[in-house]
Amino acid sequence: MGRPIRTRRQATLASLAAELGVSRTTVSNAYNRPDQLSPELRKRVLDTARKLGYPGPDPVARSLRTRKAGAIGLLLTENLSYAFRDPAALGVLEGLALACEDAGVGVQLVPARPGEEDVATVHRAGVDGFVVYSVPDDDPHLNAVLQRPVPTVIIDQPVIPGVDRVAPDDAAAMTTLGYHLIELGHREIGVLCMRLSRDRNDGFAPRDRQEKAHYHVQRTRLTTLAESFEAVGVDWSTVPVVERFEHTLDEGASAARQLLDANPQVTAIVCTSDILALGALHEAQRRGLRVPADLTITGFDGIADAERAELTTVYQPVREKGRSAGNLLLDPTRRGQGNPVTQQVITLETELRIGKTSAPPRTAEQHWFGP
Amino acid sequence: MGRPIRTRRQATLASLAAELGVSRTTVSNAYNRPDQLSPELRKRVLDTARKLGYPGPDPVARSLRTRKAGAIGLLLTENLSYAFRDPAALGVLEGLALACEDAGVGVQLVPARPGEEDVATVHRAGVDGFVVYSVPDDDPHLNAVLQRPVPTVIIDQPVIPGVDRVAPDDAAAMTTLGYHLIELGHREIGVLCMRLSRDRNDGFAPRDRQEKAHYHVQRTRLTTLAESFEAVGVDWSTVPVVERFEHTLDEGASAARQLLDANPQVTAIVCTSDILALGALHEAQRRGLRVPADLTITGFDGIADAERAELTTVYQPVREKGRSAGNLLLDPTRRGQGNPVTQQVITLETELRIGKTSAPPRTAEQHWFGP
DNA sequence: AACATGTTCTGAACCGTTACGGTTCCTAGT
DNA sequence: ACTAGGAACCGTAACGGTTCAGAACATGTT
Repeated sequence: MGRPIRTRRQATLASLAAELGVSRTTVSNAYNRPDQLSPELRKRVLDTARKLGYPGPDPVARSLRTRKAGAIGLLLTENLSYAFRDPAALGVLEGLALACEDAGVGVQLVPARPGEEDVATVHRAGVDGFVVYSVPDDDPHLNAVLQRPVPTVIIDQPVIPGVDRVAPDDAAAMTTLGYHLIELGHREIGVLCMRLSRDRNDGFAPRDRQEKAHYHVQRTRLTTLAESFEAVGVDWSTVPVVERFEHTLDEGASAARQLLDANPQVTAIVCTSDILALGALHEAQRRGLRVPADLTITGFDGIADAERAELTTVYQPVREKGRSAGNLLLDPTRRGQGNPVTQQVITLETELRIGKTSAPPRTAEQHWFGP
Repeated sequence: MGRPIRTRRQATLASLAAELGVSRTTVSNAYNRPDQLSPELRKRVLDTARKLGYPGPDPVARSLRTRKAGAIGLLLTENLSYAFRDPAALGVLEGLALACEDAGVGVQLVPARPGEEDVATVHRAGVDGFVVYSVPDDDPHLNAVLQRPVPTVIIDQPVIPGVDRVAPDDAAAMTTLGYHLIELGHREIGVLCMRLSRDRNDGFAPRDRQEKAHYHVQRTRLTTLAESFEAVGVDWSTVPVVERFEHTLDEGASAARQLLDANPQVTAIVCTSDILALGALHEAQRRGLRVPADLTITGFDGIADAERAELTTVYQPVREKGRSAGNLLLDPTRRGQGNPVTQQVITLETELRIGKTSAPPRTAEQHWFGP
């Protein structure tokens, strides 16, 4: 059948109305409120529209008038290749997409390169709200979003007054994990973490760098872990923390290698993500270390592969993060003109999942806390 | 610092101009063409804007005027949970997102539920073009997209006259794979495939169903494989084809079980995706079958996990599919007002990757074609 | 002094639609 | 015959910008 030839730019609602000898309102109603006009006229309108090649009301013009874009923007200042490969990030995206799909609203990936200072793309995005995920605390794009007069939800970011937020209690989760290791008897630990800042640093991260990390999640996990171990007398300055810019299995393995080469005494490697932990697992295997007999390895996130590997890790409901954020943004009962818009802060539950990669250190006696 | 209080709806470009005592043009220029006004005035405009809480030109109004939405729509009529879990689909999404990011253009996931007949979401999406991927041939959403007066690129869909298309040569690839098996000597094969239609059918798919499949890719792979084997005298009606609606490892395993339970004589299982093949691999292992000694298993797509498993499969450049589609859509040299818009059909190269899951059948003699 | 050139700013048209508040007309009730 | 009431349709005013062709004025050239 083939589509009608694309005559150059014509056929608007107005021209269609003129052709039909009816008002623009009527044509508009034919599309948007069928009950407002007789079925015969409606049919005539639609038929003529087809004849003239009128594709129906222009979405942008409609959005301008109705003040609804029908989409929300997702800002993640990351290399997309990262976002699309990290199962945790994907979970968030999936959850968000599902929530939006339920509401018939689109999700727009707003282009925002990590290094890019130009925030025009944020200003140009025709969306009814934003979800911000996984951006450094000081990212200019985030500021640009907050400038926009639309609702915003941040995920896994530090609290911003007046801005809705969804996040698990990373601190509590990491504390629980830390005490799990402490109870097992580990005192000589090492840490693998993801990038702490926009500047690349593949190697050991001194304490100063840990505390000044621009990535809130990483910072929280590290400092909380530090507190737990300092509480039992470990001097955190002596704990090796290896950072990796890229977040892949291979980098996890190489980080573990770097850590173990320099610190063969460690009995446990705490990783701030499952990916890194799985990489570390490979490296342990390569070295002929038995896990958990010779070395304990823990992850964070609770991705599917971790479960398969029976990794000791902290599970967090990534899909729920995305979904909650979407629901928060789209909830029509909020932001009704009357009610005062109150900030919502949703904290999601996490769960320590003890797998088969954590056990007491080989040489250490158990440190019991109970009777 | 906290954001300025959101006074209810005010501060437009016009009101700002009035406040300043300049024309709207000047304010517009302050944002879009700094060279068109003196630096002092520009600063005054921007300062006043900040003071008044004017967030800058409204994106939708701008889009209406400039006729550029700054985003392209992605239509994939699938459960999003599927799209976000299938590495092949993700690759396409990633490639598309990268191409768009390069151009500073957003990617909007257009909500389109599989069963949903309401195509309003397609009509309401404010986008400059569409990419359509992985939808059944007769999907109403696809028609709605074609109705829209914007450029469209389809990926892995049957050719539509006048519509740009990106796809690998599935037929050629499957033929190559088929002959690989034929040369190895396999004559008793079984097949695992993904959903063939919107109606769920977890089980054997008769030939009729294969040929009438609404999913072009699956249909092509099956019918091409059939042709290859018929060419060497195999009666395709006797070849068991097991279909699965969901596309997971577990379903792959269960499909393999169903296939082998009913047809223990098969020496090779051809799967139309790597995921299914990896699932089948698990099932083979569970049964104590050695692969490839006892059973040959092949996949399709060439995802990372397949490579890790050294699966014999057909590699296709999924990222390139997305990227090409994006570039096609965004290429400014095309669609210049003068030049005639010619249909582009891009065919991507595939590559048979022979891994360690294919070998001659145990009992059969080799069927050599060469000397 | 006349003229060309450039900078800075403006007026008016236009983008395509929907919201709002009518008006007109027909029918049924009294 | 008169009117209330609903169905069907319409006119006008936004919605918030961008753009183009100049106007106004200052500066340099001959």
